[in-house]
Amino acid sequence: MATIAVENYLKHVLLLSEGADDLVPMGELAAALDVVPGTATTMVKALAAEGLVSHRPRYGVRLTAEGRRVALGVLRRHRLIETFLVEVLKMDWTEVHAEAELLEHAISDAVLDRLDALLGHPATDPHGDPIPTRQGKLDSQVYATLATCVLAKPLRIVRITEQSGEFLQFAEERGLRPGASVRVADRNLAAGLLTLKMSGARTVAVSLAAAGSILVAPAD
Amino acid sequence: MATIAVENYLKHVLLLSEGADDLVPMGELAAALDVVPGTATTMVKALAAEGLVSHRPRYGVRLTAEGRRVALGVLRRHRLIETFLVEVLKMDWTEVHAEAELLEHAISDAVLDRLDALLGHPATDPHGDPIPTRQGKLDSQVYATLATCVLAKPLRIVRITEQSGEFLQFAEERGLRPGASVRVADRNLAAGLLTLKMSGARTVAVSLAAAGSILVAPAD
DNA sequence: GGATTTATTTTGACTAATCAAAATAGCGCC
DNA sequence: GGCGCTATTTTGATTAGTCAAAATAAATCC
Ligand SMILES: [Mn+2]
Ligand SMILES: [Mn+2]
Ligand SMILES: [Mn+2]
Ligand SMILES: [Mn+2]
Repeated sequence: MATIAVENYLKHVLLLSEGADDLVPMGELAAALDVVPGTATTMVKALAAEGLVSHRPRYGVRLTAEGRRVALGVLRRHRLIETFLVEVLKMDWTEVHAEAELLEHAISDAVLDRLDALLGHPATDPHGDPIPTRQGKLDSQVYATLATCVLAKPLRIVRITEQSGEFLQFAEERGLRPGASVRVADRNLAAGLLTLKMSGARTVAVSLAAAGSILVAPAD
Repeated sequence: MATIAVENYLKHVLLLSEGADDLVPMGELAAALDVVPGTATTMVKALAAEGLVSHRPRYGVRLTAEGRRVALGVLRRHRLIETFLVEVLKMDWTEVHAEAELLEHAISDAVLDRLDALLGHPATDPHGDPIPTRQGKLDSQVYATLATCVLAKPLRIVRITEQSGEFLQFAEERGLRPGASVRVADRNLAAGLLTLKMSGARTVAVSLAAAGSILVAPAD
C-alpha cells in the first residue's frame, strides 16, 4: 500500500508536471512538499525503485504509468472531497483545500463512489479544478488566464489554480470565483497591474501574478 | 499533535476500560491494537512520559484526564463518522466500522461540527454506541445483555458492542439490530445456547458469547 | 516456600521519513 | 577552458513505530 507520504509525493509530481510534461525539478518538488531537497532526492530514489517514478539524477522526476495511476486516484479523492465539503457541508470554498489534504489519504473507494454519486458525478471541484474520472481520465483543456487573455471582451472565470486560503479569500472578496463574469479593462505589464470590470460595473485591481492563476473562457 | 498511533492507543485504552475502570492489562491492549506486547509496553511508556496515561508496570495502564480528553475526541469522531456513513451515504451499518477507523484521524473539528449539525446532533451511532458530546461527556448507562436479562419479557435491542463485520452481518441477517424487539425464550448455560423470539414470531438461535454483546432494555 | 507457568518488559534490530551540512555536478560566464 | 554559482545528491544522524527473542517478575501450584 502507498503510504501518506508516497501519495503526497506522487500527487505533487503530477500537479507540477501539468502542462509542461517535462521533468519536475527536485527543488520544485521539495518546495511543494515543504521538505529539504535532500529529503526529496532520497524519497524519489525510493519511489523509482518501486517503479512509481523515473528519476533522471540532477535533472528531475517524472511519473511512470503506474505512478500516474496512483496520483490520479489521490487527486480524484482530493477534489471530490472538496466538492463534498462545499456542496453538502456548506463549507467555504476558500478553506476546504487544507481539509482535503488530509482526508484524501483516509477515504476508501467504497465511500468515494457513494460521495461521487451523491454529488451527481461532478466534473470540476469548487475551484474549477477538473476531477479525474474513476478510469483515470483527467481533463487537460488549456485556458487563457487573466494575464494572457484578450482585453475588453466579456469572459467567464472557469478555474482558480492557486490554492492558498489567503489568496482565495482575496479573490472571493472581489467576486473572483468560478462562474463569475469579468472583463479586463486594462493591463499594464510594466506596473504589473490589471484593472478588471466585474458584473455590475464593479472595478477590481489585481496583480499580474494573481491574474496568472485565474483561468477564463469567452462568455457565450 | 497526537499521531495516528497515539490516538489509536488512547482510544483503545478508553474502550477496554469501559465498565471496569480498573487498569487495562498490556496483553489486552496489545491484542486490541494488533501489535506484540513489547510494542505496547514501549508505546505506553512514551504515552506516560507525555502525561496521557499512567502506567503501573506489570499491572496495566489507565488514562489520565488529558488522555481521556483526547480519547473521547477520537471516539466522538469515530461514531459521528459511522453515523454519517449510514445516514447520509446509505452505507451498510455492518461495514462502516473499518471505514471510520481511518477517517477518525483525518477529520478536523470544523468538518466534524458540520457533520454533527447535518445529522441533528445524534446521541448514538448505528450500532447504538453512545456518541461523546463535544464537551467530552460519554453516556455510561448500564444495560442488561441477552446473556443476563430476564426471560420471556419483551425487550428492545439498544446496542451491539461487537464491531467485527462478520458478527454484525450474522446479527443483521437475524434481525438483531438496534431498535429491534426481542424476547429470550430459552437460555441454556450448559449448552451455551439461547433461543430468541423476534417480532413476527421469528425464532433465532444465538451463542451465549454472541448474546453477551447485545444490550437490551425493557420494551416500554 | 520453592518450582513452574504466564504476562510483561527489555534488548537489539529494522523501516519509513525526515533534517543539517558537506560533497558534487552542471551551467553560464569571462 | 577553467571558475564560480546553484541545484542536487550524499552522508550521518534523528524520531516514531514496530517485531523477535531473551530476561524478568508475578501468580499459581504442589
Ligand atoms: Mn495530502
Ligand atoms: Mn481544488
Ligand atoms: Mn483508528
Ligand atoms: Mn459503532
